[in-house]
Amino acid sequence: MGTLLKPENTGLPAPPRPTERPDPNHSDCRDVASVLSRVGDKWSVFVIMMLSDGPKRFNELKRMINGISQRMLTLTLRGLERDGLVTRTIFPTIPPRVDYELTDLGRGLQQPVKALGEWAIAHQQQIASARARFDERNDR
Amino acid sequence: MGTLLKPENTGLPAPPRPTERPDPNHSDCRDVASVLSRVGDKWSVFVIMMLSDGPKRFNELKRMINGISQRMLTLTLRGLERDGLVTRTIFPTIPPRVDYELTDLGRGLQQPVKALGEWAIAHQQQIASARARFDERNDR
DNA sequence: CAGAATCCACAACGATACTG
DNA sequence: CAGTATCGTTGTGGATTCTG
Repeated sequence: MGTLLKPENTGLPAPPRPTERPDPNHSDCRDVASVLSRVGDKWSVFVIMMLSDGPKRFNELKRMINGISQRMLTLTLRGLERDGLVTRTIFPTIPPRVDYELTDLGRGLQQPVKALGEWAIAHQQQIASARARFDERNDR
Repeated sequence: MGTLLKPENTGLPAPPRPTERPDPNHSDCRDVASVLSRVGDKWSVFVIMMLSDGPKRFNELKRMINGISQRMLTLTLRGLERDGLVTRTIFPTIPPRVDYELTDLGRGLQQPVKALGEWAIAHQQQIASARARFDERNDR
C-alpha cells in the first residue's frame, strides 16, 4: 500500500490528478473502524441520544426508541457498557430496576455524533434529490 | 441495494417521559439514521477518506483499501454516487478508465466524519481498557 | 421489570467466474 | 481496467417463550 500507481496508462492525457501521497491516517484504520461501526449501529446512537438528559430505565428506553426489540436493546446496552460509554446500575428492589446512564466518555462521543446528525439534517434535501435523480436515470 | 432505510423509527410517540422537554431533533430521526447508516458502513467511510486528496480510479481505490472485495467496492461507490457524495467519470479509452471524486457534498461530510475519527483515536485507549475490564469481569 | 435463550428469516459479504 | 453475475456462507435482528 501507499505505492504510486504504475504509469502503464500509455499516453492517456486524461485530467490532471493532484499529487497523491500515502494515506495520512491509514495506520489507525482499525481503531477508527471499531468506533465507526458502533456509531453506524443505528440503535447505539439512538440510545446515546436518549440518555442525553439523564439516566433511564430499561423499559423506559424501550418505549422511547420506537421499534427496537427487547433483544436488540439488551445487546446494544451491553455493547455500550462494554465500551465504557454507559453505566449500568442495578437496584435490587422488587420489581427490579436498572438504570443506564452516560459516562463522561459517552457524553464526549455525543458531540461528534451530534455534529454528524446536524450535517445530516442540513443536507437531507440535497441527498434526497440526488437519490431521486440517480434512481430516475437508472430506472430507464 | 437500498440498504438500511427501514421505515420503522417513524416517530417517537413521546411516551410518558418523566421530567423533561421533548427531544429537540427527534423529528428528524429517520433522516439522521439514513446518514448514520452510511457512515456506519465501514467501506463508505474508507472510500471517502481515500478520496480526500483528489480523484482516484477504481483499482487504485481497491489497492488502497486493503481487504475490500471488488464487489463491495462497486456497491459502496454506487451508494455514494447515488447519494451525491461522489461523482463517477468514465473515460472511454482502452483500457477503460473511471475516476471517482468527492463532490462538495461529500467533502462536507468529511468534516464531521473526521471529527468522529479523531475522537476515536483520542479515546481508543479508554475504550480498549474499558473493554478489557468488562470482559474480565464477565469471563469469570 | 429486566433480562436470557431459542428459533428462524433474510440481508450482507466474500469468492469466483465471466464480459465489454 | 472496470465492472456484472452467481453462489454459498456468515451475521444480524425480529418474534417468541421462559425466568429471577
